[in-house]
Amino acid sequence: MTQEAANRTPRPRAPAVSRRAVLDAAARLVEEQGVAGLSMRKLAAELGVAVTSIYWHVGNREALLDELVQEMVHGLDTLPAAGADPVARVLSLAAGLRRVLREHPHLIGLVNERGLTPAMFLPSQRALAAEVSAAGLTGAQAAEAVRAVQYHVIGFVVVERRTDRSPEQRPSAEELWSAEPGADPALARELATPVDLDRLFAVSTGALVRALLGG
Amino acid sequence: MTQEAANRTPRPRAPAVSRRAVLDAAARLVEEQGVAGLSMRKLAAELGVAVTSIYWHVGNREALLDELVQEMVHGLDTLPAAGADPVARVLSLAAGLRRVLREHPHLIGLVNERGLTPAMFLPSQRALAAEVSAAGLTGAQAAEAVRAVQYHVIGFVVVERRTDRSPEQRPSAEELWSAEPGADPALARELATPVDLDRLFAVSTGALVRALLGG
DNA sequence: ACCTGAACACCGTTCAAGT
DNA sequence: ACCTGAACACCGTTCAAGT
Repeated sequence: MTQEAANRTPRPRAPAVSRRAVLDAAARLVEEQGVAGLSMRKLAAELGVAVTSIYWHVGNREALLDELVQEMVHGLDTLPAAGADPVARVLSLAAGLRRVLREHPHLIGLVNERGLTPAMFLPSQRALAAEVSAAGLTGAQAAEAVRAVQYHVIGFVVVERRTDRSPEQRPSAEELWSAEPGADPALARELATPVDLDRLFAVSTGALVRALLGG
Repeated sequence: MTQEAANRTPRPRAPAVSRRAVLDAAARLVEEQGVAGLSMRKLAAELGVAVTSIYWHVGNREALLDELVQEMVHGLDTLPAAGADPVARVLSLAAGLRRVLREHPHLIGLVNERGLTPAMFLPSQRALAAEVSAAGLTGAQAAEAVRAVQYHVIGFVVVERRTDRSPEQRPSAEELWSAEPGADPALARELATPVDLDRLFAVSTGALVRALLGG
């Protein structure tokens, strides 16, 4: 082919994608397939564009994930507290926090890895602080109560996320306990039963909050 | 080169590595660089062997990680409980559990992902069950107390693992709170201070256990 | 301003072939 | 029984070159 012929057939060029479009497509990929399912090449294919275009818009994969996480954190609204007394109101905050966390199963791990947990939970921390103050706690004791509730709720959700996702547990706690000699048989029977996570959350959080607030 | 010449220079062959050697090298790699740092090719290079030999010994990467996790779970000894009353003994169990978990920062996440948490914590669950029974709880209530303590401790460690690892938090809870108007200034000042994780663990676990066991 | 392909240095995995 | 290289289908990223 001569130089002129090459010049007359210009390289085909896809329409420009926006940074927004890249972020949205990436968010959808993560939602559907988890973080490991997000590859720059898949993303480019999805958008009908060369891989390298993605780099122009978002820098690189790490920066992309950073941005996704950042947006999720900003999207979290302050949770409303409901109930007559501080204990009830803190418990409703805790339940709301758990609900929100469960709605973003893939991103919460990322938030944690990126050290954005404090920013993510500032709104709920503020609300918790108000209730703890209303309950009469002050200073260091109040701060510990606020943090204790936060760590408890976040930790619970992270752990329960696995409990209900991994389909096949080998061996299950149930099997392990039914083969257990000695010990209180009634307790062993209970521990050989699948966990009721909603109930466990309510019981443990209730106990913790009442103890901390002296309800 | 003729056929005969090719036959006279045999392909060099590294001495056989054992499955054990593969597992040990893998464990060291994970320890040093985290799970993402474990690649089949690095592992082979480390052992002075072709990549494909690794596959003969351990199947594939997933199976390798499974095996590592399995071994760590089996390596966990039953924790000793110390203290005069059930509350003190449960708290010493909780502290021991936390200590062990912190010693295996890379593997604990894997254990969780693989749904091995129940197997991993059966020994501590047994010990907790004994103490909870000694405190006078039975049946469903006792089972809930056992599980509440376990979820609390595991969750706390998972969350704190990030808190102290991520070097640069942007923005930090401290910055966020010092820019906060209104609210109890003493409480705000406290929340603007870095967390004392040992103290927070002691306070929250203490409150939870006392509430559950009625100490 | 934004898209392009070529290229580099990585991956995990399978396979047929060696010894 | 166990090691080998070739090959495949993936990665993330950089670069110079287009329009």
